[in-house]
Amino acid sequence: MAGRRKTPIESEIIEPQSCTVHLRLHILKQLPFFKDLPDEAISQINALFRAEGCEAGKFIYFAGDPGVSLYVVAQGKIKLLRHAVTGQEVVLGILLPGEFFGSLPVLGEDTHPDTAQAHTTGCVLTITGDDFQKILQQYPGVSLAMLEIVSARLREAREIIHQLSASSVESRLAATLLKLASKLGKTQNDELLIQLPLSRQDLADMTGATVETISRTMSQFRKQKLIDSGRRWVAITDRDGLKEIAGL
Amino acid sequence: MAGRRKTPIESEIIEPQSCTVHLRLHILKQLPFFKDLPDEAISQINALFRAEGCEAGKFIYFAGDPGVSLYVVAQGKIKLLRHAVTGQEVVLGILLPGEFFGSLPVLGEDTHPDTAQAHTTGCVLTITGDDFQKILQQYPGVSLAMLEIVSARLREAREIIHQLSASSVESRLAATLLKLASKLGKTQNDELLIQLPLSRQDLADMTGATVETISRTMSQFRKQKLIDSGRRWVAITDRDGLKEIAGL
DNA sequence: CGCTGCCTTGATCTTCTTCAAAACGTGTGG
DNA sequence: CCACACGTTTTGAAGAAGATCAAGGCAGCG
Repeated sequence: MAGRRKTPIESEIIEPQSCTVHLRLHILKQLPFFKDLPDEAISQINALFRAEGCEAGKFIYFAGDPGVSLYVVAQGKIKLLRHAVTGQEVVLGILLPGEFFGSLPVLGEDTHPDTAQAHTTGCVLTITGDDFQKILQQYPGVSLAMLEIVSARLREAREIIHQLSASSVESRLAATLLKLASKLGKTQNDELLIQLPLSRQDLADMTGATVETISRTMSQFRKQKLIDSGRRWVAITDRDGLKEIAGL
Repeated sequence: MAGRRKTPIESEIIEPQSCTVHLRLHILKQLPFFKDLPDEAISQINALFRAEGCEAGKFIYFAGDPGVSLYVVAQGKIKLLRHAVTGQEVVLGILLPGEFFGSLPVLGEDTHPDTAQAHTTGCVLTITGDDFQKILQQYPGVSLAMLEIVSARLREAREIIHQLSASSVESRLAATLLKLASKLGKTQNDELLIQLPLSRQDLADMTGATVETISRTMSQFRKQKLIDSGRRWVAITDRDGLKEIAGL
C-alpha cells in the first residue's frame, strides 16, 4: 500500500573536498561541450579548472556579484534562483553533475544575473572567463555545443513562461513534478521516486505559488493516488494522471 | 494637456515584396553574428537567403511545424507566441529588423517550439538549416556571436519568469511598457511613444493577464499621469514613476 | 450614418494568498 | 530508548487579486 513512510531518498555521502583528479577528468570528459575533444585536450583543459567543495545550503555566488567565472557541477545538485524584493525566492532550475552555470564576459554578462546555491553537499569546478575564452578560441566546436545547450534552456524557460501565464497552480505543480521526475527520477517498487530532498517550499519557489497552496495541492494529488510524498520527498505513482492535469 | 488623441503612430508603408538586394545586404551586414565578416563573405551568405514578404497578421509558422529554417527580420515587426489549450495566447517576444528567430537542427530543435506571426507588414529572410550549418562551419565566430544572443534571451526569459512568479499585474505591466519603450520608444513632445501598434490584448498576452485587467490598470496609470494611451497605442509620460511600480 | 472592432467599466465569482494554529518527523541530548 | 525541540507540513478561515460575465462607449471606415 502507498502512504507516508520514512524518507526513501538515498543521501549521497560526500566529503566536501573529495573531488579526485580522476573524477574531475571523468566529469569534464563527458561534458556535452567537451565530449568530442581528444583526451590530451581534456587534461590540458582540466588544469585550468579549480575544484571547490560546497556543503548543502552554501551560496556559491549571489545575483549581482561580478561574474567572471564559469562553473561545472561535479557532484551534488546546484540550485539556481532569484530573490524578489518581498523576500520571496524564485527557483530557475536545478542542475546535476555535468551541467554548467555561472556567467561569462564572453556571453555579454559582467555580473551574475542570479544566485547559485548548493542544494545538496557536492563539488563544483570553476574556470575563469579568460581561460574559458582561450578554450573557445582553440576549439570552435565548443561554442557550438554551448549554443545548443543554451538554446535548450531558453526553450525550457519559455515553456515555464507559458505555464505561468496560462495555467493553474495545479497544472504547474503537475508539470514541475513530471519534469523533475524525468530529470532525476528513479524507479522504486512501482513508484518513480524523485532523487532529491525537496521541501514544499522548494516546490512553491519553482511553481510561483505559496507553501500552503502547494501543500494543499499535494494532499489532493495524494488522495487521488497520483503521488506519494512525505517530509522532503516525493514519488510519482500515476504518471499519466499527472500528465493529464499538466495539460499533456 | 495630455489625453486620448488620434493614433500618433507612424505606420511604415511597405509593399510586401520590397526587399531589395541592397536592403538585404544592409540587413545581413549589420546582423550581430555577421558583423565581423568581410563584405565578400556577406554577399556569399546573402545568396543562401530567400526573402519572404508578409502582411500584418500573417503566420510565418506555427508551433509544432517541423522546423528546418532560420529567419531574420528584414522589415517590420515579428511576434513570437504560444497558444494555450484554452485558446489563450502568450507572447514571448517582439522582434525588430536584424533579429533572428526560428529553429535549427543544429540547435537540437526539430520542430518549432513556438509560433511566429507578422505583427506589422514586413519582410523576412530565410535560410535552410543545412546552409546555415555550412556558415557555422566556415566562420566559427558566428556561433560564438549567436551564443551571446541566445544567452541574452535566456536572461530576459528568466527575468520574465521571475516577474510572473513574484509580481502583481501592475508591476508586470509597468515593466513590460518600460521594456517596450526602451526597445522601440521614440521621443515625441515630452512623451516616449512606443512605435508599435499595441492593443490591450497584446499587452495582456505579454503580461499573462486578461484584457479587462490590463484596461483597468492602464486607466489607473493614465489617471496617475504615468502614461498616455489610446486605441492601439501607448506613450510613457513618467518613466521614473513606472520604474518605481515595476520594482526598479 | 451605421457597422465592426477595440476599449472601458461594473458586478460577481474563483483562485490563490495570508494569517493562525496544530500535527508530524527527525535528529539531539539525556 | 525516550522525550524534547525544531523545522516541515497540514488544515482552517478570512481576505485580496484577478478572472469572468455582461453592457455600454468610442474610433475608424465603408
